Amino acid sequence: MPPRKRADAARNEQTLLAAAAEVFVRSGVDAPIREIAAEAGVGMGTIYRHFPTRADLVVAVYRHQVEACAEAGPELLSKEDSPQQALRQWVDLFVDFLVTKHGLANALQSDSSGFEQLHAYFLDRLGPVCGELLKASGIENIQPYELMRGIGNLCVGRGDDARYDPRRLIALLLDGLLGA
Amino acid sequence: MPPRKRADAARNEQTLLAAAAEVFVRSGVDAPIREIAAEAGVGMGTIYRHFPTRADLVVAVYRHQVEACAEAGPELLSKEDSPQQALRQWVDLFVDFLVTKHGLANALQSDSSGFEQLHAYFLDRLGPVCGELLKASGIENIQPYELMRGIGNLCVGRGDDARYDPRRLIALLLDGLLGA
DNA sequence: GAACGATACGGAGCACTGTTCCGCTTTGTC
DNA sequence: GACAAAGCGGAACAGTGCTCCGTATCGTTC
Repeated sequence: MPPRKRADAARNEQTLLAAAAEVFVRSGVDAPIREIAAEAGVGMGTIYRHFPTRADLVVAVYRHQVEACAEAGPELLSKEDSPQQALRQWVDLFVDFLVTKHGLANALQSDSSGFEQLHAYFLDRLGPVCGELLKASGIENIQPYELMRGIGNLCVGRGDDARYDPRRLIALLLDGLLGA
Repeated sequence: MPPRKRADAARNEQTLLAAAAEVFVRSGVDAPIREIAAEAGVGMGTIYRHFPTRADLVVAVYRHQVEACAEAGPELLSKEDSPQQALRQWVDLFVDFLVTKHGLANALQSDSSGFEQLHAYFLDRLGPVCGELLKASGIENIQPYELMRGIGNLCVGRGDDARYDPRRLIALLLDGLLGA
């Protein structure tokens, strides 16, 4: 059995997941390792010890994000002023997360079965959460899967095109759904 | 109108297209520019003058390959001992070509309309050629499009997996078609 | 709380790649 | 043959992935 992790190692792992997620959103999943290391305030060696390949890191961030996104749903519902506002904020998190998700396909070119497994996990975990937010917001004319997939599709393509801002379109979609 | 090209420039362009095609098959479309330059026996500057971006080069090779593949059909039919042998050799060329084709999608991320245009050209040009080879080989239970697409699908995914050899499967497919 | 492996960290250093730039060579023309 | 224009080659620079090992920190034992 593996020996227990040292406290600083465990801490760094969490720091790295958060930093990598942030950098992925800002610079894409192909961001230089150096940038992630700098964001996390650690050396490059530390990243390579925790995540030997880029795919390892992307997968770990992916799982971490799915989990965070899932937990954020109920939390936002209880914290925000209205369910509608909670939904909007949740969708914003979800879009951040999609950056990682899309990068995953490239990072995992050699192992597509692993990708499908993660994708199934993603749907199982987030579908119900999204469903709760929709129900609380009084939206009944769309299924969670359809909304998530629609948002996902709006986000495909390169992010460096100033003429196309997925978030703007998604906001409009929500306006439509919420009858704003 | 543009002035006529110098003879050496025109020669180099052809040399580069052939060299790049070869290197793409051997090392993938992400092969270092240096490797292509070495294969062609020219300097790197020459490549950049002819093809400012990697996408330019890949597109040019693509068109060149489609043309070569199309011309090879009738030629193989008249040269090889049997139509069946011509078909097998043609399919082999076709598979080489698919490496470039798959790389194209990545190289052209920003310009998907250009991709579809090229794809249409590809189908128009090669479909009939493939049809001729099939007819000459006495195969009537499959359409050119279906065969080409099947071969294409067998080739998706990274080439660096020793456990999966598309050419082996394609050979088996042809065995089945030809009743060997 | 001191001492001491074991564990983890940081970042310099190396290898490799894309891209530019400019002195030199080849070509076409007169 | 002479001369400009066009083209060529590859050194040089900048950015990146990845390794390696001296140093720092942690957890344990007394």
